[in-house]
Amino acid sequence: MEFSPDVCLEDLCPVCGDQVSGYHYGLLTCESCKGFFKRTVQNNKTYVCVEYQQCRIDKTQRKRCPFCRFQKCIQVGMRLEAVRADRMRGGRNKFGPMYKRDRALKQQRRSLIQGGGFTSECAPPVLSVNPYRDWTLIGELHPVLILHSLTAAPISPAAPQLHSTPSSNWTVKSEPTSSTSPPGSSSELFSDRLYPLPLSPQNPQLELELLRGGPDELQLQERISARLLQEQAGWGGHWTPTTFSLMCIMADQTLLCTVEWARTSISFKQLKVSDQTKLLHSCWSDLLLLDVVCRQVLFGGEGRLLLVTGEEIDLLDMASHAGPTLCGLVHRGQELVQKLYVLKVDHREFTCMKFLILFNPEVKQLEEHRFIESVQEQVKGALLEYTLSTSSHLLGRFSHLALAEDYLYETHLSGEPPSDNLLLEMLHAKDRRT
DNA sequence: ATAGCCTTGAGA
DNA sequence: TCTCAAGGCTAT
Repeated sequence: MEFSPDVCLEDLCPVCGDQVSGYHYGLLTCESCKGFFKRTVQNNKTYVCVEYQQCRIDKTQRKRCPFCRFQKCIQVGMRLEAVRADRMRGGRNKFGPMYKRDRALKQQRRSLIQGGGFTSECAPPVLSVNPYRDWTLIGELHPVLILHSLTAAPISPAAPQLHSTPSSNWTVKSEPTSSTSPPGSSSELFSDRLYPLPLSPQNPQLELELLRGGPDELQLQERISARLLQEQAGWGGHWTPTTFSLMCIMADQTLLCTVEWARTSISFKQLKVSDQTKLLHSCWSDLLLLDVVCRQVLFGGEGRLLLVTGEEIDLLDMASHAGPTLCGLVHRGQELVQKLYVLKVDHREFTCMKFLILFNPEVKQLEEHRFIESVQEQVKGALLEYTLSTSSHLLGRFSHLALAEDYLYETHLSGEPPSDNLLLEMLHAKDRRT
Protein backbone atom coordinates (compact mmCIF):
# COMPACT_ATOMS: atom_id res chain seq x y z
CA MET A 1 0.00 0.00 0.00
CA GLU A 2 1.33 3.40 -0.92
CA PHE A 3 1.18 6.35 1.41
CA SER A 4 1.51 9.95 0.46
CA PRO A 5 4.16 11.79 2.45
CA ASP A 6 1.62 14.16 3.94
CA VAL A 7 -0.60 11.94 5.97
CA CYS A 8 -4.12 13.28 6.09
CA LEU A 9 -7.15 12.08 8.00
CA GLU A 10 -8.10 9.75 5.18
CA ASP A 11 -4.96 7.71 5.83
CA LEU A 12 -5.93 7.02 9.42
CA CYS A 13 -7.98 4.08 10.56
CA PRO A 14 -11.47 5.31 11.45
CA VAL A 15 -11.57 2.84 14.33
CA CYS A 16 -8.27 3.43 16.13
CA GLY A 17 -6.41 6.12 14.21
CA ASP A 18 -3.53 3.85 13.21
CA GLN A 19 -2.16 3.92 9.66
CA VAL A 20 -4.51 2.27 7.18
CA SER A 21 -3.23 -0.69 5.21
CA GLY A 22 -5.96 -0.87 2.58
CA TYR A 23 -9.66 -1.54 2.19
CA HIS A 24 -10.86 -4.16 4.62
CA TYR A 25 -14.47 -5.26 5.07
CA GLY A 26 -15.95 -2.21 3.45
CA LEU A 27 -13.60 0.64 4.22
CA LEU A 28 -10.04 1.74 4.73
CA THR A 29 -8.76 0.42 8.06
CA CYS A 30 -5.49 -0.58 9.67
CA GLU A 31 -4.15 -4.11 9.65
CA SER A 32 -4.89 -4.73 13.31
CA CYS A 33 -8.53 -3.65 13.16
CA LYS A 34 -8.92 -5.75 10.05
CA GLY A 35 -7.64 -8.77 11.95
CA PHE A 36 -9.67 -7.95 15.03
CA PHE A 37 -12.86 -7.64 12.99
CA LYS A 38 -12.15 -10.89 11.18
CA ARG A 39 -11.46 -12.85 14.39
CA THR A 40 -14.55 -11.46 16.05
CA VAL A 41 -16.90 -12.30 13.21
CA GLN A 42 -15.35 -15.63 12.24
CA ASN A 43 -15.29 -16.92 15.77
CA ASN A 44 -18.62 -15.42 16.78
CA LYS A 45 -17.03 -13.69 19.72
CA THR A 46 -19.03 -11.77 22.24
CA TYR A 47 -17.45 -9.21 24.49
CA VAL A 48 -18.51 -7.35 27.59
CA CYS A 49 -17.58 -3.81 28.43
CA VAL A 50 -16.63 -3.42 32.09
CA GLU A 51 -17.20 0.31 31.92
CA TYR A 52 -19.98 2.29 30.30
CA GLN A 53 -19.71 1.07 26.70
CA GLN A 54 -18.09 4.28 25.67
CA CYS A 55 -14.39 3.48 25.95
CA ARG A 56 -12.08 5.56 23.87
CA ILE A 57 -10.53 3.51 21.08
CA ASP A 58 -7.15 4.64 19.84
CA LYS A 59 -3.93 3.01 18.79
CA THR A 60 -2.62 2.62 22.31
CA GLN A 61 -5.86 1.61 24.01
CA ARG A 62 -7.57 -0.45 21.33
CA LYS A 63 -6.73 -3.73 23.11
CA ARG A 64 -8.33 -2.68 26.37
CA CYS A 65 -11.99 -3.05 25.44
CA PRO A 66 -12.85 -5.35 22.54
CA PHE A 67 -16.54 -4.67 23.10
CA CYS A 68 -16.18 -0.98 22.37
CA ARG A 69 -13.68 -1.66 19.62
CA PHE A 70 -16.07 -3.95 17.81
CA GLN A 71 -18.91 -1.52 18.38
CA LYS A 72 -16.81 1.17 16.77
CA CYS A 73 -15.96 -1.12 13.85
CA ILE A 74 -19.68 -1.47 13.16
CA GLN A 75 -20.31 2.18 13.81
CA VAL A 76 -17.80 3.37 11.24
CA GLY A 77 -19.22 0.99 8.66
CA MET A 78 -17.22 -2.27 8.63
CA ARG A 79 -19.32 -4.92 6.93
CA LEU A 80 -20.09 -8.21 8.60
CA GLU A 81 -21.05 -9.74 5.27
CA ALA A 82 -17.55 -9.13 3.88
CA VAL A 83 -16.22 -11.83 6.22
CA ARG A 84 -16.60 -15.02 4.25
CA ALA A 85 -18.57 -17.81 5.83
CA ASP A 86 -16.75 -20.40 3.71
CA ARG A 87 -13.35 -18.88 4.54
CA MET A 88 -12.38 -18.96 0.90
CA ARG A 89 -9.14 -17.13 0.26
CA GLY A 90 -8.22 -14.70 -2.46
CA GLY A 91 -10.37 -13.36 -5.22
CA ARG A 92 -12.71 -10.42 -5.14
CA ASN A 93 -16.07 -9.73 -3.58
CA LYS A 94 -19.00 -7.46 -4.44
CA PHE A 95 -17.36 -4.53 -2.69
CA GLY A 96 -14.71 -4.17 -5.38
CA PRO A 97 -16.53 -1.49 -7.39
CA MET A 98 -17.32 0.42 -4.21
CA TYR A 99 -13.64 0.49 -3.23
CA LYS A 100 -12.83 1.72 -6.70
CA ARG A 101 -15.30 4.57 -6.54
CA ASP A 102 -14.23 5.50 -3.07
CA ARG A 103 -10.64 5.60 -4.20
CA ALA A 104 -11.58 7.85 -7.11
CA LEU A 105 -13.51 10.16 -4.78
CA LYS A 106 -10.59 10.44 -2.42
CA GLN A 107 -8.21 11.07 -5.27
CA GLN A 108 -10.44 13.79 -6.61
CA ARG A 109 -10.70 15.37 -3.20
CA ARG A 110 -6.94 15.33 -2.85
CA SER A 111 -6.38 16.95 -6.21
CA LEU A 112 -9.02 19.54 -5.42
CA ILE A 113 -7.24 20.45 -2.24
CA GLN A 114 -3.82 20.46 -3.86
CA GLY A 115 -5.04 22.32 -6.93
CA GLY A 116 -6.50 25.12 -4.86
CA GLY A 117 -9.99 24.55 -6.14
CA PHE A 118 -12.99 24.55 -3.90
CA THR A 119 -11.24 23.92 -0.63
CA SER A 120 -12.04 24.78 2.89
CA GLU A 121 -8.55 26.15 3.38
CA CYS A 122 -8.53 28.64 0.56
CA ALA A 123 -12.19 29.45 0.42
CA PRO A 124 -12.94 32.99 1.41
CA PRO A 125 -14.61 33.18 4.78
CA VAL A 126 -18.22 33.73 3.86
CA LEU A 127 -19.34 34.55 7.34
CA SER A 128 -16.23 34.79 9.40
CA VAL A 129 -16.92 38.40 10.19
CA ASN A 130 -18.86 39.33 13.24
CA PRO A 131 -22.03 40.89 11.89
CA TYR A 132 -22.48 42.82 15.09
CA ARG A 133 -19.15 44.46 14.71
CA ASP A 134 -18.20 44.82 11.08
CA TRP A 135 -21.25 45.39 9.01
CA THR A 136 -21.81 48.83 7.67
CA LEU A 137 -25.02 50.40 8.76
CA ILE A 138 -26.96 52.18 6.07
CA GLY A 139 -30.28 53.76 6.75
CA GLU A 140 -32.50 51.12 8.16
CA LEU A 141 -30.06 48.30 7.52
CA HIS A 142 -29.25 47.24 11.01
CA PRO A 143 -26.85 44.27 11.15
CA VAL A 144 -29.60 42.16 12.60
CA LEU A 145 -31.62 42.87 9.49
CA ILE A 146 -28.78 41.74 7.28
CA LEU A 147 -28.42 38.57 9.26
CA HIS A 148 -32.14 38.16 9.12
CA SER A 149 -32.28 38.84 5.42
CA LEU A 150 -30.23 35.72 4.96
CA THR A 151 -32.69 33.51 6.73
CA ALA A 152 -35.70 31.58 5.58
CA ALA A 153 -36.87 28.09 4.67
CA PRO A 154 -37.47 26.41 1.30
CA ILE A 155 -40.33 27.87 -0.58
CA SER A 156 -43.25 25.80 -1.77
CA PRO A 157 -45.16 26.54 -4.97
CA ALA A 158 -48.09 27.59 -2.81
CA ALA A 159 -46.10 30.24 -0.98
CA PRO A 160 -48.22 33.25 -0.17
CA GLN A 161 -46.99 36.39 -1.86
CA LEU A 162 -46.50 39.06 0.73
CA HIS A 163 -46.32 42.62 -0.47
CA SER A 164 -44.08 44.88 1.46
CA THR A 165 -43.27 48.52 1.22
CA PRO A 166 -39.54 48.69 1.31
CA SER A 167 -38.55 51.75 3.17
CA SER A 168 -34.94 50.93 2.60
CA ASN A 169 -33.66 51.28 -0.90
CA TRP A 170 -33.73 47.58 -1.69
CA THR A 171 -36.02 46.43 -4.42
CA VAL A 172 -38.25 43.60 -3.41
CA LYS A 173 -39.92 41.97 -6.35
CA SER A 174 -43.11 40.20 -5.51
CA GLU A 175 -43.47 38.40 -8.79
CA PRO A 176 -44.12 34.69 -8.39
CA THR A 177 -41.06 32.52 -8.64
CA SER A 178 -40.73 29.65 -11.01
CA SER A 179 -40.78 26.98 -8.38
CA THR A 180 -40.25 23.41 -9.27
CA SER A 181 -40.85 20.48 -7.01
CA PRO A 182 -37.74 19.71 -5.00
CA PRO A 183 -35.63 17.16 -6.80
CA GLY A 184 -34.66 13.89 -5.22
CA SER A 185 -37.33 14.27 -2.64
CA SER A 186 -39.33 11.11 -2.66
CA SER A 187 -39.61 7.86 -4.53
CA GLU A 188 -36.14 7.39 -5.91
CA LEU A 189 -34.51 7.81 -2.54
CA PHE A 190 -32.76 4.70 -1.35
CA SER A 191 -34.90 2.67 -3.71
CA ASP A 192 -32.03 0.87 -5.35
CA ARG A 193 -29.05 1.03 -3.14
CA LEU A 194 -25.97 -0.52 -4.53
CA TYR A 195 -24.01 -0.90 -1.35
CA PRO A 196 -26.08 -0.40 1.73
CA LEU A 197 -24.06 0.68 4.71
CA PRO A 198 -25.11 -1.04 7.90
CA LEU A 199 -26.11 1.98 9.84
CA SER A 200 -28.16 3.96 7.39
CA PRO A 201 -30.55 1.85 5.31
CA GLN A 202 -31.14 -0.48 8.22
CA ASN A 203 -32.13 2.48 10.26
CA PRO A 204 -35.69 3.28 9.20
CA GLN A 205 -35.84 6.15 11.68
CA LEU A 206 -32.99 7.92 9.98
CA GLU A 207 -34.54 7.19 6.61
CA LEU A 208 -37.79 8.79 7.77
CA GLU A 209 -35.90 11.79 9.08
CA LEU A 210 -34.14 12.30 5.79
CA LEU A 211 -37.37 11.94 3.85
CA ARG A 212 -39.05 14.40 6.16
CA GLY A 213 -36.52 17.04 5.21
CA GLY A 214 -35.75 20.25 7.00
CA PRO A 215 -38.03 22.69 8.80
CA ASP A 216 -41.63 22.66 7.64
CA GLU A 217 -41.76 25.49 5.12
CA LEU A 218 -45.53 25.61 4.91
CA GLN A 219 -45.78 26.00 8.63
CA LEU A 220 -43.15 28.71 8.41
CA GLN A 221 -45.07 30.62 5.77
CA GLU A 222 -48.23 30.37 7.85
CA ARG A 223 -46.39 31.63 10.89
CA ILE A 224 -45.02 34.59 8.99
CA SER A 225 -48.48 35.44 7.66
CA ALA A 226 -49.93 35.13 11.14
CA ARG A 227 -47.24 37.39 12.61
CA LEU A 228 -47.83 39.98 9.91
CA LEU A 229 -51.56 39.94 10.55
CA GLN A 230 -50.92 40.22 14.25
CA GLU A 231 -48.64 43.19 13.67
CA GLN A 232 -51.19 44.80 11.42
CA ALA A 233 -53.95 44.29 13.98
CA GLY A 234 -51.79 46.02 16.54
CA TRP A 235 -51.60 49.05 14.25
CA GLY A 236 -55.33 49.18 13.71
CA GLY A 237 -55.05 47.75 10.20
CA HIS A 238 -52.96 50.67 8.94
CA TRP A 239 -49.62 48.96 8.81
CA THR A 240 -47.66 47.86 5.80
CA PRO A 241 -44.47 45.99 6.51
CA THR A 242 -41.17 47.56 5.61
CA THR A 243 -38.45 45.35 4.20
CA PHE A 244 -36.79 45.59 7.56
CA SER A 245 -39.74 44.43 9.61
CA LEU A 246 -40.65 41.75 7.09
CA MET A 247 -37.18 40.32 7.29
CA CYS A 248 -37.10 40.44 11.05
CA ILE A 249 -40.35 38.54 11.17
CA MET A 250 -39.10 36.01 8.65
CA ALA A 251 -35.90 35.48 10.58
CA ASP A 252 -37.64 35.09 13.92
CA GLN A 253 -40.12 32.61 12.57
CA THR A 254 -37.46 30.70 10.67
CA LEU A 255 -35.48 30.30 13.85
CA LEU A 256 -38.57 29.05 15.67
CA CYS A 257 -39.31 26.57 12.90
CA THR A 258 -35.71 25.40 12.83
CA VAL A 259 -35.78 24.73 16.57
CA GLU A 260 -39.13 23.02 16.15
CA TRP A 261 -37.73 20.84 13.38
CA ALA A 262 -34.72 19.86 15.45
CA ARG A 263 -36.78 19.30 18.58
CA THR A 264 -39.19 16.94 16.85
CA SER A 265 -36.59 14.94 14.94
CA ILE A 266 -36.36 11.45 16.36
CA SER A 267 -32.63 11.34 17.09
CA PHE A 268 -32.58 14.82 18.58
CA LYS A 269 -35.53 14.02 20.84
CA GLN A 270 -33.49 11.31 22.49
CA LEU A 271 -30.95 13.81 23.77
CA LYS A 272 -31.07 15.58 27.09
CA VAL A 273 -32.30 19.15 26.88
CA SER A 274 -28.87 20.37 28.00
CA ASP A 275 -27.22 18.74 24.99
CA GLN A 276 -29.99 19.90 22.68
CA THR A 277 -29.38 23.43 23.84
CA LYS A 278 -25.64 23.17 23.33
CA LEU A 279 -26.05 21.79 19.83
CA LEU A 280 -28.59 24.39 18.75
CA HIS A 281 -26.63 27.12 20.43
CA SER A 282 -23.61 26.30 18.32
CA CYS A 283 -25.27 25.79 14.96
CA TRP A 284 -28.42 27.84 14.67
CA SER A 285 -26.82 30.45 12.47
CA ASP A 286 -25.31 27.82 10.17
CA LEU A 287 -28.68 26.18 9.83
CA LEU A 288 -30.27 29.48 8.93
CA LEU A 289 -27.54 30.20 6.43
CA LEU A 290 -27.87 26.77 4.89
CA ASP A 291 -31.60 27.31 4.59
CA VAL A 292 -30.99 30.41 2.53
CA VAL A 293 -28.35 28.75 0.41
CA CYS A 294 -30.59 25.73 -0.07
CA ARG A 295 -33.46 27.87 -1.35
CA GLN A 296 -31.23 29.77 -3.73
CA VAL A 297 -29.75 26.56 -5.15
CA LEU A 298 -33.07 24.75 -5.54
CA PHE A 299 -35.36 27.57 -6.59
CA GLY A 300 -33.50 30.84 -6.80
CA GLY A 301 -32.65 32.89 -9.84
CA GLU A 302 -29.33 34.43 -10.70
CA GLY A 303 -28.62 37.78 -9.17
CA ARG A 304 -31.56 37.65 -6.80
CA LEU A 305 -32.09 36.58 -3.25
CA LEU A 306 -35.23 34.50 -2.98
CA LEU A 307 -37.08 34.87 0.30
CA VAL A 308 -39.28 32.26 1.93
CA THR A 309 -42.31 34.35 1.09
CA GLY A 310 -41.59 34.06 -2.61
CA GLU A 311 -40.36 37.60 -2.92
CA GLU A 312 -36.96 38.41 -4.33
CA ILE A 313 -34.33 40.96 -3.54
CA ASP A 314 -32.14 42.19 -6.33
CA LEU A 315 -28.61 41.44 -5.16
CA LEU A 316 -26.98 44.18 -7.23
CA ASP A 317 -29.42 46.62 -5.81
CA MET A 318 -28.73 45.35 -2.33
CA ALA A 319 -24.98 45.43 -2.86
CA SER A 320 -25.11 48.99 -4.18
CA HIS A 321 -26.53 50.11 -0.87
CA ALA A 322 -24.29 47.99 1.29
CA GLY A 323 -20.83 48.43 2.70
CA PRO A 324 -17.80 46.48 1.47
CA THR A 325 -18.18 43.72 4.04
CA LEU A 326 -21.74 42.95 3.08
CA CYS A 327 -20.82 43.15 -0.60
CA GLY A 328 -18.11 40.59 -0.04
CA LEU A 329 -20.49 38.44 1.91
CA VAL A 330 -23.10 38.53 -0.83
CA HIS A 331 -20.48 37.81 -3.47
CA ARG A 332 -19.09 34.80 -1.63
CA GLY A 333 -22.55 33.59 -0.86
CA GLN A 334 -23.35 33.71 -4.56
CA GLU A 335 -20.19 31.75 -5.32
CA LEU A 336 -21.17 29.04 -2.88
CA VAL A 337 -24.69 28.88 -4.31
CA GLN A 338 -23.25 28.68 -7.82
CA LYS A 339 -20.95 25.80 -6.88
CA LEU A 340 -23.72 23.83 -5.22
CA TYR A 341 -25.98 24.55 -8.19
CA VAL A 342 -23.40 23.17 -10.61
CA LEU A 343 -23.12 20.06 -8.46
CA LYS A 344 -26.90 19.68 -8.64
CA VAL A 345 -27.13 19.27 -4.89
CA ASP A 346 -30.66 18.16 -4.18
CA HIS A 347 -33.13 18.50 -1.35
CA ARG A 348 -32.14 15.28 0.34
CA GLU A 349 -28.47 16.19 0.31
CA PHE A 350 -29.29 19.52 1.89
CA THR A 351 -31.28 17.68 4.56
CA CYS A 352 -28.25 15.49 5.26
CA MET A 353 -26.09 18.59 5.55
CA LYS A 354 -28.54 20.09 8.02
CA PHE A 355 -28.31 16.99 10.18
CA LEU A 356 -24.52 16.98 9.92
CA ILE A 357 -24.46 20.56 11.12
CA LEU A 358 -26.93 19.89 13.93
CA PHE A 359 -25.29 16.71 15.23
CA ASN A 360 -21.85 18.18 15.68
CA PRO A 361 -19.84 16.03 18.12
CA GLU A 362 -17.19 18.73 18.33
CA VAL A 363 -19.43 20.94 20.41
CA LYS A 364 -17.83 21.22 23.82
CA GLN A 365 -19.08 19.58 27.02
CA LEU A 366 -21.67 17.33 25.44
CA GLU A 367 -22.96 14.68 27.80
CA GLU A 368 -24.00 12.27 25.07
CA HIS A 369 -21.05 12.82 22.81
CA ARG A 370 -20.91 9.24 21.52
CA PHE A 371 -24.53 9.19 20.51
CA ILE A 372 -24.19 12.48 18.66
CA GLU A 373 -21.09 11.20 16.95
CA SER A 374 -22.87 8.03 15.90
CA VAL A 375 -25.81 9.97 14.45
CA GLN A 376 -23.40 12.10 12.47
CA GLU A 377 -21.62 9.00 11.20
CA GLN A 378 -24.91 7.47 10.14
CA VAL A 379 -25.93 10.59 8.27
CA LYS A 380 -22.51 10.80 6.62
CA GLY A 381 -22.92 7.19 5.53
CA ALA A 382 -26.38 7.87 4.19
CA LEU A 383 -25.17 10.95 2.31
CA LEU A 384 -22.21 9.15 0.79
CA GLU A 385 -24.35 6.23 -0.20
CA TYR A 386 -27.04 8.41 -1.71
CA THR A 387 -24.55 10.54 -3.57
CA LEU A 388 -22.81 7.47 -4.93
CA SER A 389 -26.01 5.74 -5.94
CA THR A 390 -27.58 8.77 -7.63
CA SER A 391 -24.59 10.26 -9.34
CA SER A 392 -21.73 7.86 -9.66
CA HIS A 393 -21.13 9.50 -13.02
CA LEU A 394 -20.32 12.72 -11.22
CA LEU A 395 -17.30 11.60 -9.29
CA GLY A 396 -16.32 13.96 -6.59
CA ARG A 397 -19.77 15.22 -5.72
CA PHE A 398 -19.60 13.75 -2.25
CA SER A 399 -16.24 15.30 -1.58
CA HIS A 400 -17.61 18.61 -2.78
CA LEU A 401 -20.54 18.24 -0.42
CA ALA A 402 -18.21 17.34 2.41
CA LEU A 403 -16.18 20.42 1.63
CA ALA A 404 -19.30 22.53 1.53
CA GLU A 405 -20.11 21.25 4.97
CA ASP A 406 -16.59 21.99 6.21
CA TYR A 407 -16.95 25.37 4.60
CA LEU A 408 -20.05 26.09 6.59
CA TYR A 409 -18.46 24.85 9.78
CA GLU A 410 -15.30 26.83 9.38
CA THR A 411 -17.11 29.97 8.46
CA HIS A 412 -19.50 29.75 11.35
CA LEU A 413 -21.28 32.99 12.03
CA SER A 414 -19.76 34.59 15.04
CA GLY A 415 -22.87 36.58 15.83
CA GLU A 416 -24.54 36.60 19.18
CA PRO A 417 -26.67 33.45 19.53
CA PRO A 418 -30.10 33.65 21.07
CA SER A 419 -30.15 33.39 24.82
CA ASP A 420 -30.24 30.03 26.52
CA ASN A 421 -33.53 30.97 28.02
CA LEU A 422 -35.16 31.35 24.64
CA LEU A 423 -33.74 28.06 23.44
CA LEU A 424 -34.68 26.31 26.66
CA GLU A 425 -38.15 27.69 26.47
CA MET A 426 -38.55 26.45 22.92
CA LEU A 427 -37.08 23.06 23.71
CA HIS A 428 -39.26 22.54 26.77
CA ALA A 429 -42.37 23.74 25.01
CA LYS A 430 -45.13 21.20 24.70
CA ASP A 431 -44.78 19.26 21.48
CA ARG A 432 -47.90 20.09 19.56
CA ARG A 433 -47.26 17.46 16.91
CA THR A 434 -47.43 14.45 19.18
C1' DA B 1 -5.62 -12.33 21.89
C1' DT B 2 -3.08 -9.31 19.05
C1' DA B 3 -1.00 -7.70 14.89
C1' DG B 4 2.40 -7.96 11.27
C1' DC B 5 3.46 -10.55 7.42
C1' DC B 6 2.28 -14.31 4.05
C1' DT B 7 -0.62 -16.81 0.65
C1' DT B 8 -4.35 -17.02 -2.32
C1' DG B 9 -7.20 -16.24 -6.39
C1' DA B 10 -11.07 -13.59 -9.04
C1' DG B 11 -11.26 -9.86 -11.87
C1' DA B 12 -9.15 -5.98 -14.44
C1' DT C 1 0.07 -10.82 -15.70
C1' DC C 2 -0.91 -7.78 -12.09
C1' DT C 3 -3.69 -6.07 -8.32
C1' DC C 4 -5.34 -6.22 -3.83
C1' DA C 5 -8.66 -7.73 -0.42
C1' DA C 6 -9.78 -11.87 1.37
C1' DG C 7 -8.05 -15.69 4.89
C1' DG C 8 -3.92 -17.95 7.25
C1' DC C 9 0.20 -18.24 10.06
C1' DT C 10 2.93 -17.21 13.91
C1' DA C 11 5.96 -14.44 17.16
C1' DT C 12 4.77 -11.75 20.84
